[in-house]
Amino acid sequence: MVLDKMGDLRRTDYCSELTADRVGDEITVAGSIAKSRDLGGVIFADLRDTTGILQLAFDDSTPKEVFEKASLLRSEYVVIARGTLRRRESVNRALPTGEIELYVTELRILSGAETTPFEIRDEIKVKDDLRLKYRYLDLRRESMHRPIVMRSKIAQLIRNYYCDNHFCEIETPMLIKSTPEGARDYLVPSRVQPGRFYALPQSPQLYKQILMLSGFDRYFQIVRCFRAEDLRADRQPEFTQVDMEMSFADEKDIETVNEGLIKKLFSEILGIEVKTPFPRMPYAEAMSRFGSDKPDTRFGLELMDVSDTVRGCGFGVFTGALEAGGSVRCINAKGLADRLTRKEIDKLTEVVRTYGAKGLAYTRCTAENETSSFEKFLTAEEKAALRSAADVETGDVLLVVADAKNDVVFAALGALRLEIAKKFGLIDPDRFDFLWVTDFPFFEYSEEEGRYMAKHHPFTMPNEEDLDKVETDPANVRARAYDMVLNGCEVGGGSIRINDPELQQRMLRALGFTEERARESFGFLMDAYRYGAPPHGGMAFGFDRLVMLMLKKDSIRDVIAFPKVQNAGEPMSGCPETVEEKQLRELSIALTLPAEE
RNA sequence: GGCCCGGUAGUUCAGUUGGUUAGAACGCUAGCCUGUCACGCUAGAGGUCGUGAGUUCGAGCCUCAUCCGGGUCGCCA
Repeated sequence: MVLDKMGDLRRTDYCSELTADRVGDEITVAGSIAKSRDLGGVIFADLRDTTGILQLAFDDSTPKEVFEKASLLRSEYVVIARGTLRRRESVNRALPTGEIELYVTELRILSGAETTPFEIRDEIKVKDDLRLKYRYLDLRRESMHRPIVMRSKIAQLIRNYYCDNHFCEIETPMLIKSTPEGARDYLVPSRVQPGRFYALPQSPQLYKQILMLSGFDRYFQIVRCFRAEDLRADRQPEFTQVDMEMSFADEKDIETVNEGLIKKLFSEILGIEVKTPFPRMPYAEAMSRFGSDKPDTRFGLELMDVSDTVRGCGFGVFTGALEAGGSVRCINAKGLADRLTRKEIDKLTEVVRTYGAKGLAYTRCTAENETSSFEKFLTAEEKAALRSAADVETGDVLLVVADAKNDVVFAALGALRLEIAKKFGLIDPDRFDFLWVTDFPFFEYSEEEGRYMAKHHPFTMPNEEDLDKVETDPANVRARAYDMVLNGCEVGGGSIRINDPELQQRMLRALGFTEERARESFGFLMDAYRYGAPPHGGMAFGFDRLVMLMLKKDSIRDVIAFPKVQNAGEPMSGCPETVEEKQLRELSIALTLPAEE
């Protein structure tokens, strides 16, 4: 097939932007053939561009050479076509441009196309690995294409919003110093300084604080960040943050600015009016009511602490957990007894086991009978007390987890709550529930490290009222940190930063940093704070996650043009890949791989 | 690092207790067809059953290993 050149033809309009009031106009469109239908004497072809679809029409009054060319059209051929916009003889209600079509007088085939490995249609199911290998084809599909376009619109609104509010967009380095705390770093070897490494940023944290010390006052950046950890449906090794920081601000100021951003995004993108200010909930309350520091508040099934009710009862699992310093907590699945069968309960038991719970105790009260895995160990009074405490009535299922570790109880019941809500459709998919989770613990004990570590990061301002506990009772020191939670997902988080070098040193000491190690890691930051530091704080949004939630996608991959897969590779290009010996030598790197068989 | 799920025409799937020539739909190719839009009709091509080893007279099916993909726990200051 001989291909045409564009010649003097240039696009005048995008497909989906054309409407019936343009009928009669001379129009030129360009794109790919989504589908052609050759009926013999008349040919239709759906032309797809980045905005959508417009039907091209050819019939017996079409110039002969144009009609013949139209009969050659196959899926994914790239064309440019000029013609007259006209009304269709029969309307397609399913298509935004279903009332109109382009009656083509000039057609140029700019590229042919081999048969694609899968059809470029939304309805078709294709395995993920194939879609990812041919990502460029997958991205042609409307349902994959649109989120990427929307992502761009959202990014633009974010920039406008912050700029309108005196924020300055500043780029921070991608090649930075590796920091000891936190996630694993992606390392980049230096050629010029053999044996030394840069890290890719997990976030611009230190730089944005320094920018406050540089007098920029309000900073933001839409920035790529990297964490060399395992992937999840909502976690990629490289991801995008909306990062912001502001001076002369406390929690309220930062929350207000960012609530305003969310309000604007939801209004302009989704036409949804979000109520502000968002509710605030202390961490301790989120854990005790929802078993999670990012509670989904769109449904009930809240946790209840029945430790005191069952203390000293006849069931060893409960008393054992309590004696070991743990707790006994439960969820009452109200009215679900008929649907939550014994078999379903067994499945839920598997769910709580993955979070470390030993088992799931239950009492199921249907109208016909009552079954329980543990009530036989209780006296009549104990049983009555528990049922009363948990408000158990006919039709309910009481699910109880007991463990020596409160974290396990919370994690298990928090997950159980979500599982039940999903399984029984208790979540309204049209709701967007925002809240701030506040008063996080400053310290978190790491079993692995055998010491306390910063739950947020070491530069977070501790709560003033808790300062006297820093050395004596670190577990109860709260941080001036806050997370923005949407529908059970952490979409952003931040904190007020320490701007007093003495307090900073004290916190680093409490975190187990020696003077030397603190200096080595953060010396430049601590120095910077000695020359006058305004009070400041900020936060960062997970941009991919926010876009995913706004567009109701299940995976972060659906809003990233070229995502990584579970092994952190990228199937289309095939990275990561081995490199030549020469490259390694230049970097003074010797590999110590396990010998191959 | 652990656990769970999946891999059969180009695609999505079916494939009986292990048994003759591995099927269907869509897509593709060719022909016909003047208003389709999941166009229609007719015909045709298309398979190392992810890969390797094993058990067996015989493996798409059983066993082991391995690769690829998905979910998840750990991990993610």
